[in-house]
Amino acid sequence: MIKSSYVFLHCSTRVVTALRAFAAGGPAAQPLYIEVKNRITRSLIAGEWQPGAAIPSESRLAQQFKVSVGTIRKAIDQLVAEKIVVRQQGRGTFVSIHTEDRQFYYFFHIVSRDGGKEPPTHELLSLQTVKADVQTAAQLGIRQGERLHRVHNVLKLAGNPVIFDELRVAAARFTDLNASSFGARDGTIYGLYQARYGINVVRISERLSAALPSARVARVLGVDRGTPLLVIKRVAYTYHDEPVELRTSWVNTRDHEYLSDLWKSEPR
Amino acid sequence: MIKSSYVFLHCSTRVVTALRAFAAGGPAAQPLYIEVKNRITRSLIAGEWQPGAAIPSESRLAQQFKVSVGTIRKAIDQLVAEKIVVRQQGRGTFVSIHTEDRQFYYFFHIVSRDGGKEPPTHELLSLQTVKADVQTAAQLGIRQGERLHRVHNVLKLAGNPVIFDELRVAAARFTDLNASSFGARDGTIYGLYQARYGINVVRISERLSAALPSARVARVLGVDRGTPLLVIKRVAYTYHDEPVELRTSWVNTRDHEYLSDLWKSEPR
DNA sequence: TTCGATTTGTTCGTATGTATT
DNA sequence: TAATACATACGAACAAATCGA
Repeated sequence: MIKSSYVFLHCSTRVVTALRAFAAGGPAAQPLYIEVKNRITRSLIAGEWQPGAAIPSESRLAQQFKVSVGTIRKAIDQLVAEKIVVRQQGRGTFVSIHTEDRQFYYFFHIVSRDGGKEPPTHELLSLQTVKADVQTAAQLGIRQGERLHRVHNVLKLAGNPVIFDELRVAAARFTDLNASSFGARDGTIYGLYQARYGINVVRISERLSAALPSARVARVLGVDRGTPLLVIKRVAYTYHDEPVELRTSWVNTRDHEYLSDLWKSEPR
Repeated sequence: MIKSSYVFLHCSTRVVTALRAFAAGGPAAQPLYIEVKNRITRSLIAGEWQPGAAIPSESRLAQQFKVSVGTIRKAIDQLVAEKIVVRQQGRGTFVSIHTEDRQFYYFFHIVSRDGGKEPPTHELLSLQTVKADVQTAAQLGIRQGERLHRVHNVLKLAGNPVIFDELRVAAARFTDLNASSFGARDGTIYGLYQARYGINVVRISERLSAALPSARVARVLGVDRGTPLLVIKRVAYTYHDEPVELRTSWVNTRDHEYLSDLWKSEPR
């Protein structure tokens, strides 16, 4: 049996809330750990820590921000829950990257009807630069008439074309996007955004419906025009809910389905 | 400026892990707060605290389980994340109920194309008792040939039929399920399960595809048989991932879409 | 309306366990 | 082995919301 005794002299000098409100000079009145979370997020946006790299340790951040480790912990807890960073015991806390399987499948929901998830292969069909119409501009938070890159893409599973994709991104954000950079990428498209343009997709919102294919989509997917397809309209967001990509996917659901698993706080 | 001084005599006698492993008499070796979470979940399953009722306060649970409040807090944090309970500052912690809007829309993903969520109205079409085929039995965790209730239902939004539903549940679990109890319910179907059968649906998994309607579905939804529909196959689970209901929905996506918002840890 | 008791929310700090390097 | 980093657990104090006397 191990026993130990300590004597503390604890001088509590806490007028924290008042001090914080004063320091902020504003009516903020939000919890300290939220402010800490926002400051960390701002550093992430500024590119202070690159994807895959470790952010400073909890104790170091506690010193920098002059708060307790517990408060840092609670701030990072939220970033972990939003999958913006990942923790590894004994190693550190790392900015999420899109090259890892888990991260990838978090954004890819098409699975084989018999359960298995297969690695897809991509094929670029076309890459154009067009002007944004009013609706697209509104969704991307840009002005009508600004330039867009529009990419058409086909995605094959087990060798067969299953998904026809149309991506639209603001050309201003993705300056030198071209067919070769697109084709030469190692991993996922979001991995490319992250590695080449410093844009981290951290959340997506999707709207699904059923529709018949256009002639082109039918041809690419090898189905006739009476075959019902699953249509997925996706908006991808970076930090602070800023939209960065619009994507419409047409999916042949003969052998595949869209999996929406709501939801499991993955147990350890 | 407020100042205060304290003197602690801290006698640390912690061989906690060893003690716990010994007390449990097993190879558990899992964190204390996970054990606490499981004990609370077991009480929930046992119906010890009814939906809508408060569970004991954190300090009381800490006394009962002989752990610190912080450990209770961490256990309840997880139950909150899984939406099994909800916390209210100054009031207590309550078992989730399915009559509340937020809880409802957590399981209902059909929205109008122009954004708004409308309250749906239900209409019961039929309620039969049939024998489970091998696949249905496997999915529900029962034996082939056991009795099922099969319910057909139409769901209207803004007065128009939009969704055709087929539900299947084990008759053994839902003994006296009949048309009148089904029609007389106040709120949602899961609210009925909860109030009348003590079964809490806490998670669902859905697989989506596109298909053409059968003659019956087309007739009920008022579309022709060439109209592509969104097909949703859902499994609803109660505590510990036990499946309790299978549901297939056929959705007319002319004016509505399926919203998959992945995902936002709702800010406060 | 005020006050006090109760309950969750936030913040601090310490000690120790466990994984990584 | 030692240092570092996250994980778990404990405990305390105060803030904020709620509710009944």
